[in-house]
Amino acid sequence: MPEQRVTGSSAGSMVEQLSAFPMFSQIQDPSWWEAVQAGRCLDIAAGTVVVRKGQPCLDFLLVVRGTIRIYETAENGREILLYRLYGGEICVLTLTHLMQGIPYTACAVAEDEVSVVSIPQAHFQRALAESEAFRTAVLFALSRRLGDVMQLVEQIAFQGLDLRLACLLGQRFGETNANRLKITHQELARELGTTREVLSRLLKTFEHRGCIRLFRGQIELVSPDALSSWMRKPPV
Amino acid sequence: MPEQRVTGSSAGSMVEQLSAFPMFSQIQDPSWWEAVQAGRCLDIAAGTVVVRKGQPCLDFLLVVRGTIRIYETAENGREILLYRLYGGEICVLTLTHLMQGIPYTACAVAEDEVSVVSIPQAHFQRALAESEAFRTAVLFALSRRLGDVMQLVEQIAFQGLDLRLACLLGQRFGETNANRLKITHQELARELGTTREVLSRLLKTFEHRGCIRLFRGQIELVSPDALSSWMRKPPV
DNA sequence: CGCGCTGTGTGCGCATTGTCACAGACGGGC
DNA sequence: GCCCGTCTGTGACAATGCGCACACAGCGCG
Repeated sequence: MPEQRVTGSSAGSMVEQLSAFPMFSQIQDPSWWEAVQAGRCLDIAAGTVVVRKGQPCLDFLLVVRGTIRIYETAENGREILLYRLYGGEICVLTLTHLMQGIPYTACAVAEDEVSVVSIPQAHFQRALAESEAFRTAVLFALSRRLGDVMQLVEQIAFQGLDLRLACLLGQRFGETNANRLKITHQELARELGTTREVLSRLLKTFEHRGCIRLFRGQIELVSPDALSSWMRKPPV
Repeated sequence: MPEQRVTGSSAGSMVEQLSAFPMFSQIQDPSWWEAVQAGRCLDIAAGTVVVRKGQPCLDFLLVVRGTIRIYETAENGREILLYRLYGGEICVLTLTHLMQGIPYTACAVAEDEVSVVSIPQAHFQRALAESEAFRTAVLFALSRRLGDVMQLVEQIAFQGLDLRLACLLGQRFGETNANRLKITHQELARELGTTREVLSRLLKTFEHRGCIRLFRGQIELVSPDALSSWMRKPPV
């Protein structure tokens, strides 16, 4: 794993940071916090590949800050986003590796400046055995991911790209709470598993319909209604 | 849940049957077997809908015998298989429901005559807390499913139907270890998330290439090599 | 045998998506 | 201002997959 470095911040301060997340603040059991203390804290630069296809990281990862994209890749360079990992979340991909022994073929890259805690397998196992709360958290995370990815299957299999794009835009605008979204067509294409050209065309039709306005590297929301009405009734 | 009935077989005999599966034979802890004993044994007729969209079953399900299809549905009636549940496996879909409280929108139907054990939530929780082996089994199952479904996403997103069909056929022929497969085009279509016509056409081209021979309700494997070579190099 | 049900084959039109090939257009640095 | 790399727009075309319509074939059954 290139470009990683052990951060100056101590494991102790990690405990504080983690306590801020609702998921972990529930966990009082000492074996869990010991596991965290035993973990290495890593700062990862934006764009760094955290997990590369077929080369699993053997430790249990925990995101403290920033977001990580988990995605699949095709030979021709196309990609599709599986899900995102936000601060305070657990890398269940690691789990899949740990459990099955099979290095599963997905990739993970840091989307921005990311801090993670890397917990050795032994400590993870112990925390899992001794902390009911941690166990619940892991099961929770895992089952949520499964639900996410199942939903993704449904969308890819049955919904047109236009619908999926409309939903994605709606979601993103909702998150940022702004009417300007700083993103390139290429990035959107990578997220939806398609190509830039196709996406540009779709966006253009959205613009013609008055849903959005396009700028270089940015998309402006003009009419949320027009966008969401697209989702109900794909126009001619 | 219609058409279910409590089977004549006692919970005691279930324990014996479950012990036959490697996954459960590992589990010695009493709380787990108590949970099983507390569960109801149900026999389910082939074709019965076990979990309907949006109507989650609240107990924890365990398949003893038979197979269950877990799939997504679209409005227009198309379906796509997410995965199958075989004897000795755990219904992680139930888990997703139990954990999130969200009734996740997937369906499950019995493919053949199926026996399940339905374990009340409380007993499940207790077994989870007290039995390390059971915990491991659950995590194992969950992470395996996640891997499966992720792989499915990749296939749907990036591979043509012909490839996916070829793989499916290869897999099925491998499983049954026979050169005759008793399945209709419609069923294959349901599995791959497409329509019968499209599938019939694809199968026909496979037949013309000498990979298979088609009969009413059956497919005969002619040349495994021709089929598998399709996967490497899709011909003109 | 004739009837009816289910499963198949197939022709055609159409919508969607992917691919290739460019031409500009914008913006940051110098 | 100019240059260059990135981002975007677009046209033409191929390939894939879908939907509809309908003919017909196999099979069980009375």
